[in-house]
Amino acid sequence: MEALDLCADILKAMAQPTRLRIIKLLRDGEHCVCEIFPAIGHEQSNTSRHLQMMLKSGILKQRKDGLKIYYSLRHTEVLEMVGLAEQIVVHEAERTARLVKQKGSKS
Amino acid sequence: MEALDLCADILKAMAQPTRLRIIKLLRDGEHCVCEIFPAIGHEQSNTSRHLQMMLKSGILKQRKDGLKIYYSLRHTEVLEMVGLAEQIVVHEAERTARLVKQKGSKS
DNA sequence: TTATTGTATGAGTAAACAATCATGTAGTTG
DNA sequence: CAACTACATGATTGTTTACTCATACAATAA
Repeated sequence: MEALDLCADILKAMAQPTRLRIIKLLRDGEHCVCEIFPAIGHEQSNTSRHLQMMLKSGILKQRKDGLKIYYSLRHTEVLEMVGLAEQIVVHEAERTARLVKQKGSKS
Repeated sequence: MEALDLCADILKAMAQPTRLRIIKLLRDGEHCVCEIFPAIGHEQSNTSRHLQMMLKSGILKQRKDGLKIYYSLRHTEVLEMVGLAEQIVVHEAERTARLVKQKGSKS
């Protein structure tokens, strides 16, 4: 697999609202599935699939402890990337606001 | 639309090998579609769709000049994010290499 | 005007995705 | 052992994606 495809996989593993929510939850350290799925408001099975997906892409790691499986972020770069994406969103919001002001509102 | 969904849109706009190729092409400044699609080895229509997609997500901007339309990156953060994704890929490659060494190869 | 060039887009298709429900599995407790 | 808990996964479904081919549109040139 090419480096470009691997890069795309990393990005794809982050490019989904539910998964972004999970990533943000994991900012403060590891959490088990039974903590995560109520926190994000999705079914256990759905949450588990998202976690598996991010695990296989390499951005998460897991640690088993008895019945529970704790997931955590493997690379701090993931959080940096989310931060940059949020910056872009802010810039875009500012730009859109400027455009509306220039063109005038339609209400 | 929530900030989280907007973030996911930004990431999704980058999370595809062809689009990553385009983004890397645009590192050195603006290019028109007729330059981009031969460079990335895709059809003009397909290339145009990817460009439209990235334009609508806000990570690209366009400038018309006669018949040609020049696309360029709107936010430097996009390149920073690609750089971070590449770092993760390198870390993952190193980790996988270590695992193979530990477990021994199967050849 | 017509022809040409550069780009966008409708229609169609195969594949991937996200979600759900039901079920399976592994570890724990009684 | 059986019952329970935490998690993963098969089967299914509706939606989205990436791509192609053909065509439309817009600006320029003849």
